Amino acid sequence: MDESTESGGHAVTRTALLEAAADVFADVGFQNATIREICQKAGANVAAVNYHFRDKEGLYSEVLRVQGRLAQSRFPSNAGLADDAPAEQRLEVFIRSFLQRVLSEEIANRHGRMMAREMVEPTAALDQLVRQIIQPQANQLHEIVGSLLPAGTPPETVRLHSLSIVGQILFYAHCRPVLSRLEPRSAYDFIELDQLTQHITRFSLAALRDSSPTPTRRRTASSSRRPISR
Amino acid sequence: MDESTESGGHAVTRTALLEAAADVFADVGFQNATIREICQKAGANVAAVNYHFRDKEGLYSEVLRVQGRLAQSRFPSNAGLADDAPAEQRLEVFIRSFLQRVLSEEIANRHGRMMAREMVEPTAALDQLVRQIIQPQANQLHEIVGSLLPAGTPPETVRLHSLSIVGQILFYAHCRPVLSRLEPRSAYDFIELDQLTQHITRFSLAALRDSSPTPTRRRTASSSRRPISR
Amino acid sequence: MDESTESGGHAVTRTALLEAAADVFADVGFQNATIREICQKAGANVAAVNYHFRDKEGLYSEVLRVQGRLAQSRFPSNAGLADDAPAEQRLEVFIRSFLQRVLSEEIANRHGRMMAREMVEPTAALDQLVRQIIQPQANQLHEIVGSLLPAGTPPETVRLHSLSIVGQILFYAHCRPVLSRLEPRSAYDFIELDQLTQHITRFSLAALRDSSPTPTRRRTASSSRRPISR
Amino acid sequence: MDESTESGGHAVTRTALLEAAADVFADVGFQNATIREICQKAGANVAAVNYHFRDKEGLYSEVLRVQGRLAQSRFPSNAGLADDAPAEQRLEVFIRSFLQRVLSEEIANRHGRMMAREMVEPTAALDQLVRQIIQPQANQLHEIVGSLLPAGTPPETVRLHSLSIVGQILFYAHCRPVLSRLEPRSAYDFIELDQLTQHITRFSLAALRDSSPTPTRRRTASSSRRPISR
DNA sequence: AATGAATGAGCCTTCATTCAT
DNA sequence: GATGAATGAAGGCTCATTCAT
Repeated sequence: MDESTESGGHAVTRTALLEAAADVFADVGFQNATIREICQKAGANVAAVNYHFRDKEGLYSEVLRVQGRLAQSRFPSNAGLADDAPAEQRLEVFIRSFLQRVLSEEIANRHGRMMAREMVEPTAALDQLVRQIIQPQANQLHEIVGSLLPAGTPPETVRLHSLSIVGQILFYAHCRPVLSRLEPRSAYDFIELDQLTQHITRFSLAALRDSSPTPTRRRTASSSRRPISR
Repeated sequence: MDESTESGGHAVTRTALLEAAADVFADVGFQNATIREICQKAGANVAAVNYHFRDKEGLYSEVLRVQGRLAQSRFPSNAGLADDAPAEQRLEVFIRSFLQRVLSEEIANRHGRMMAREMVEPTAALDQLVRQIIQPQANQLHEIVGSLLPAGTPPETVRLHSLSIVGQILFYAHCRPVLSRLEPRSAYDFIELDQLTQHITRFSLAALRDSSPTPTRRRTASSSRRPISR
Repeated sequence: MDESTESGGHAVTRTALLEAAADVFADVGFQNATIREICQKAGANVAAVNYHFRDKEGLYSEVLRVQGRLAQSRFPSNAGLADDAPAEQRLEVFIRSFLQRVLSEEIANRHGRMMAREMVEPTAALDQLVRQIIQPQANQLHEIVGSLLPAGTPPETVRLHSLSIVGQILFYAHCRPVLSRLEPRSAYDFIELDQLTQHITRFSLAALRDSSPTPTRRRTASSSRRPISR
Repeated sequence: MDESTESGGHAVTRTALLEAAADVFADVGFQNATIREICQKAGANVAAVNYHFRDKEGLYSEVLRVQGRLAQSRFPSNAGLADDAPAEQRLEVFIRSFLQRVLSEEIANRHGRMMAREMVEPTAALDQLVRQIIQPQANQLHEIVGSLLPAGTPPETVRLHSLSIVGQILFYAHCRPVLSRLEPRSAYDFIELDQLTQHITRFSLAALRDSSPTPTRRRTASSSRRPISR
């Protein structure tokens, strides 16, 4: 909260490290990134990371924090939206900004790429990330979905629907390597953000409209019960 | 006796290595896995991997192949289904078996975890994987979805719908670490396979029924065009 | 003396190993050769070398022995020469056959290449080699040179002259890599055996004719005394 | 202080590594040398080589460079020689200094032993070596020999004579192990530098004086044409 | 405040060899 | 008589980290 504000000491090296590290971490992930490459890109000494951030992990979590704030301010989930906008519209905006955060190849999107990795190969930083970034977004989506479902829909059903929406979006973030290999010359390669937003929004709205709540099955002996946690 | 397929010779070490490697690779991924740990778990010498599989990578790709066949034979995508079963039913069976392959915590599911990793951090093995495992399933789903959409629906639209379905499923495979951290005491932790199957099937069928094809938007200045490929 | 004569047992593997090993040792030397490559070339098992020859070194020394006999019978140092041929002619024949043994790229010359290596990087086999192959040739040359020098020339002088001749010859065996890099497009690349024989013979004969014996210097304080042995 | 040329920083480890490596490389060659032994002799960590020289090969090539300069400055090929000294004298000095570089058992002679190895089992460093060390000396010798032969002698003949001289010298560098095994108690073991210089000089001068150029033979069917290049 | 130098653990791989059959 | 399987030692290299300045 106070060391990222370039407090006055010429922490130019520190800033360069954060910048370079964001690039490298986003490109190859935490494990595959090497301190040497980061320092070289930052024009700093090998020992700089340990000096400024104590650890490779310390650097990583700081990068995540900084990039998180950056991304949030860049693709707000309710961009240009009146507070009383209809839920359908709020859903579309939510989906679009989510896709942007997740798909954008721009330099500013390193956060999206890092989060995708965190989800598959969590580090110690994931806890904090869930609390500060993911949870609020989940709540926001729950609220939207809840208001699109019939009043009285049980919260568990609201959640399932929300996850179905999120799943459609994150798919494009996580499975790019597969998509580019499936019929590589086809339309998969170039999908417009707008088209994708339209599709997922329509698909989801149609599903929500037609929703008869998935019954919470009474657990019977035959219905296998599966933990999702690790 | 089942997975030692072609060798015939009683290469007990070879089998033990495949078993141990499947565990380790599924747990920590290709990069983070060490040959030493695998060999130790298999009760074999470090050089055994080189002897039987030439390489760490050779071992990995063989594990992927074996586990792939295992998973496929264990949760076939058309289990107990008449050839002329209605598309709705075929979709449900597809979804359920996919979820099983992906979510099962049983010993047999190491394949699901390895594939999830491949999608995020591809190795050289992904190409083969796409060709042998993923492509056929994609075709199967396309066929089902195609027959649920109005005749004449453009293939690109069929694909988008298919991906929306796959996305919902894979979400639970890729994002478990996040799910277990979001309200860890809630229902997220334990979701029944049956309930999940029901939900995704209903959600998707509703969306498909109500489908008006997503228009391929004319590109305007404002509609940013984003490549999804790497 | 008895195991190399294919004694009757179908030691076909043994022979194949000797053949393959000769190739490999001549190409890359003892250290760089790997048992695996040799066995593969011979179509034999990895354990075959240890079984038949006890050791990598055992194989090597046997190869050297066999190839030695082969080379000797192929390029005899007194080919087609009357016993009473003049010394000049005997020298020319000696030089020519030596060059042949040493320079020939033919398959039969693996011995020459192996000996060149032995001289620079001796193994335990060198002792035997010196005794059986080199010493006799040295004696032969000494005899020739002795009869070309004035009677009464001290043996040490005879030896020095002999070594000067041998040095000229072996130079082309040991320094090929350098020669091919010095003006690689020049005449160095293709030197005829005949031309080389002529040159070295004439050069040496001229030197011998004009020989005033190198005086064995009385050792003074200033003349540094240098051991040549290792 | 002398060989740490360009760094300036007091890289004591770096120097120690170069020193130890020179010893080990000269003793056992590039392939057989182990980084571990070198580092142990230098009192350094295994990773030191990687840090200072990037590679085993990087270390080797640097050692070669440093030792080359050392040898050259220690035994210059024209020591105490007037520019207009007669060719005979220049030849003697050339031969003596060459022998010194090659035979000296002193600590400074590791270069000679390394070069002998390079010639037989070249590494990537040989190209550079030829360009920087060998080529200039070859030119120098050509010049001397050329002025000792009749005007108009074809360059190819000059080269052959030069090689005959070099061969006599290098023989003592390459074949020490053999020499020490041939009549080990005889004079071979201890040959004085002066005596050797005298012998080779006289031998060669006599040959040069009497030179009738080796005719470039017309190729006949019987004269086998052999490439010397690899 | 920052760095060049140095460290030690650990990685994958290769090799000659031996064992059980 | 011969082999496929397995071994253990060692090798080069990379990495995050620490030390002395």
